[in-house]
Amino acid sequence: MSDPVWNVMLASCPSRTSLARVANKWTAMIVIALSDGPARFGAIRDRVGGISGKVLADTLRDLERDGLLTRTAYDEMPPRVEYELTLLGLTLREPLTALGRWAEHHIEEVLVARDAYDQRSADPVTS
Amino acid sequence: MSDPVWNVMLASCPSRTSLARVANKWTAMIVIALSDGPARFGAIRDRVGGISGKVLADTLRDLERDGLLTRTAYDEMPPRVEYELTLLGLTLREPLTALGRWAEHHIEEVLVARDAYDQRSADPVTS
DNA sequence: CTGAATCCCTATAGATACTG
DNA sequence: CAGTATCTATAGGGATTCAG
Repeated sequence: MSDPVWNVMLASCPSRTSLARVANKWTAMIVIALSDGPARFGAIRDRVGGISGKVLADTLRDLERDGLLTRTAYDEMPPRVEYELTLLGLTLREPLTALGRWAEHHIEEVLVARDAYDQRSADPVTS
Repeated sequence: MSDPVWNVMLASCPSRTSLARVANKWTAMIVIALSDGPARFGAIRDRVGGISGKVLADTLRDLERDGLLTRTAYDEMPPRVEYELTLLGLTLREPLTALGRWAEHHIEEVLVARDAYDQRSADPVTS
């Protein structure tokens, strides 16, 4: 049966859980934003850009829960909280930055294809 | 300025669009499911598993729109529709299967971390 | 019988505004 | 500054319907 990719990759239900965690827009951006080392809440928000405080807080908590990063709160004033990738989280750097590079390199092709598709759909003559 | 990863990766807004398309649970699973070659609607649904017909149809249309796959409807009875990755879609295979492999290999660690976290949160004594 | 569009409904992502 | 409360929009699921 030649052991097709999708069979070993998609069949086992438990691994779907972690794929869902990892194949996620914000997860990818946050891991990339932490690739250079620990950063605090506000810095991550600035680097990622366009993410709301709630969504960032929620996502960081989930990532901490799944052991991808650690949260360290310093008892200072003003408060300071630092997030850092764990060893497990570091293993995600490569695949996710690869995905990020793909997005950079192919964004143009995607947009061209999208325009062409929308053109076709809008134009009633060219069926 | 040492050109940190997150700066070139996250700053440019347009590439965020394509990252969002690609860093997505269903996109990843569908691309993986099509990695071995073209497949029809029902086959994809079976391989992916746990996806509703509506969501699969919606996602396939979006992926076609963005030039990642082609849709070919054969005028037969019963109807047959085949989906196949484009050249652009094929370039996604490597990064996404890499992510899939990550999910397989590290699912255990994720689940252990998650259990430990939930234990801590549930237990009122161990603060 | 297959592919998929449509309606309806719930769950959750996400934005805005506020608090310690 | 970091995080929560509250509200809204959208993604996603299920059943039904329809066309080829």
